[in-house]
Amino acid sequence: MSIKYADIIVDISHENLDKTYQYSIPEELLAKAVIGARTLVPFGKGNRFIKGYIVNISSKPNWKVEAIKPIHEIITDALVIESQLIHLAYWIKETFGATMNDALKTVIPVKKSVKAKEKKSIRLIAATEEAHEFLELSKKKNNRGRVRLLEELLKEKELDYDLAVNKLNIARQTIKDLEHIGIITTDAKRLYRNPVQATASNRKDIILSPEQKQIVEDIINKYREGIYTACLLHGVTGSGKTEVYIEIIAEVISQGRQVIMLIPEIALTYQTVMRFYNRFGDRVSIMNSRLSQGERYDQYLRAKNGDIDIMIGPRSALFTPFEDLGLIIIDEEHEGSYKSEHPPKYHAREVAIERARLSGAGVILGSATPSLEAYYKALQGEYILYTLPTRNGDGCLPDIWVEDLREELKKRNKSIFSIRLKELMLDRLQKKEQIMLFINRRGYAGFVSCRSCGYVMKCPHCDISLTAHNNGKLVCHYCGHEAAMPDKCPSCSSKYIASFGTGTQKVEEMVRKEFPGARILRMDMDTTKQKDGHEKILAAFSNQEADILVGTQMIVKGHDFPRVTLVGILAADLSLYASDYRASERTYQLLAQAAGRAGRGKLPGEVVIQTYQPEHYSIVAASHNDYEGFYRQEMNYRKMLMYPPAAHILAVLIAAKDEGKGLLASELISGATKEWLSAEGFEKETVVIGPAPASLSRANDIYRFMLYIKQLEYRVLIGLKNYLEGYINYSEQFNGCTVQFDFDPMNSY
DNA sequence: AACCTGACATCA
DNA sequence: GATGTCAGGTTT
Repeated sequence: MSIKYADIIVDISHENLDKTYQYSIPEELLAKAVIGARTLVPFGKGNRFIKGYIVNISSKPNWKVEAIKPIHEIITDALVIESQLIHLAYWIKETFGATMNDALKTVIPVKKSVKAKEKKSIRLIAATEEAHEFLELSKKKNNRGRVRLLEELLKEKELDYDLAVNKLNIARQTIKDLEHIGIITTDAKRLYRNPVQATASNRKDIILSPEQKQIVEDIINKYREGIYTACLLHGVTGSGKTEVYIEIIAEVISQGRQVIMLIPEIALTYQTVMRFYNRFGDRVSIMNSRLSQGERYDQYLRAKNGDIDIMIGPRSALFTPFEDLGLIIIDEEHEGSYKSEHPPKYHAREVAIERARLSGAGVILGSATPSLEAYYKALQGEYILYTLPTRNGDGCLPDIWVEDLREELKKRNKSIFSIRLKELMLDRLQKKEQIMLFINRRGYAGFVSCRSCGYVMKCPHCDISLTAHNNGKLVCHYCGHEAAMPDKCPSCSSKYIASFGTGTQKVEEMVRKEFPGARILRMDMDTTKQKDGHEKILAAFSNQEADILVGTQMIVKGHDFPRVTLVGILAADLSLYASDYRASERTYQLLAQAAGRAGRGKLPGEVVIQTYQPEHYSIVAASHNDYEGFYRQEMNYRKMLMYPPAAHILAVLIAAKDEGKGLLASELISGATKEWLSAEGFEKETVVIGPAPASLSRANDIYRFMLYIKQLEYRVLIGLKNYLEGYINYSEQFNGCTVQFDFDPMNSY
């Protein structure tokens, strides 16, 4: 039997040590040596024993064999949080396809140098006389470091450690020596940067509606019985999901356990945070991408030390090291940002469920427009489904009008506003109520449609719209099919066929022209670039400094403006022809969320949806607020075409600097895939698409190729990925190529 | 972080 | 030579 080796990450906070070290596993420890296990290993020249965690196990050494030391001991007392997180990293690696290194980096933050985050100070403990004596002695011995330190300490009682080391040039050794002799003492105080600015708490007692109350009680009862099945809370916009979360969080915290609450980065606004802060005080902390690495590490330690109970943040907050995690909430569960775009390409929903399983915690997913995946699982009984069908309090759901833009063209209305929208806008401006205009930027990518009949150029093989490339050709991003740009519409022969796209800027311009005197705010990538640009615009609109807010999808996310009584969606179909299978789902979600902005206060709201395709099921369903109806139709489509959640997709991205090499590699992988599938007997139930150039076929001079494999069983795709990984590692042909795996991708490549 | 090393400095 | 200071490097 060959010797096994373990990669161990050492448990010392220092940047230089932020890597793994290989140790051999003595035979008697083999059974206990699992990934995530805590170990005691000899470290450094003095072979002092330090703690570490096993991160990977292999049978070949990556280091001079004679220099590899054996693991001294495996500690199997209470499970510590690091073990659990490393375990989780391994699970992510296995489930979503990534390297262990990438998985670890997302799970454990970079250890930042201690200087920045710790305030260490030096104090004199010897009596002044004694200190003077020692000072004279040191002067005689010419111990200049000691002299400098003592002189300074006799002037100032307390001295900053960093100041002493960096400015006074005193060696750490000197300080330690004096401490050893008993002249001085050092003590360290952690300085945490708290990103939440405390303000006076004005706690309002929440009054739950009977529906909310029943859901809260049911979830809490199950929780108390130790049933931790994930719940899906499907509540229409404005139904008060947050109140439900808060009540359940209170219960979990009262049991002494901690809570992670995920929200989409874009929804992490001041108001949201304050709702939790007002209720739970400074036991709440937030995480976001604007925090510096040091600040983020502080958050990590605060959670680990038990200084906080609730962590609110995006995807990455999932890895908060709470010792006794009791609940994970994912708000706006359908949001695309919960799927990581970089390796490991994990989905927060799945990771949350796994982490909750590891620590015996509950999971609540909340959305007004659940993802197909979540709803599917809820119907299958994997999640418990709760529904809040009505708005809380005074609000009622808005009236929705669907306006057919083809008819507008027939009526010679060439403006971007339909007649109805224009009338309603004039009405609201007169009543001094507010308007939100929403233009879906996502579809901007340049698909081609006919202005007169709404026909869209599609790929004959894939049921996906073709994308106009700069070279004038139309390309299918799934199979690589190419077509020429037509000069007249293939359906109605109209010459008004062109690549389509209206940006927010153009909309703003049109509004100014058609409604002179209206005060307009625009919110998109350009206007929110600067720090807090987001907050400023929203605050201005909230203070009624403007009548009309024009924006992209970022304005539809969870904001509450009671004075908004009209929402206009200028081109609902723009997102329908984005070239991936989630286009309809995204359209439904955007329409429902945008419509949800209207009539949230006491005033009733109206919504105008403008479209070239009023008969499309996602638009029809959104206009009737009929999620179930949408779900049924969309699910049929997914079943028919083997898309998630009916089946699963493994996307393989092959990137290479050299085009030929990339092409060869993608063909080799495709060949290996087919071989494996037939050898394992999955050939018939599997669909392989590609290889084809990715839609972004060249990025930064790197050529990209795609391969898609569709299969009913997720585990078959995992098996395939594991096989391909081995194949790629083994063959020299892949030098200079990087291969990435993405399971059930959320964005197209 | 804790240790080791090596280059210097200062004594008697 | 003995002893001390201090900066820099290494840890599997």
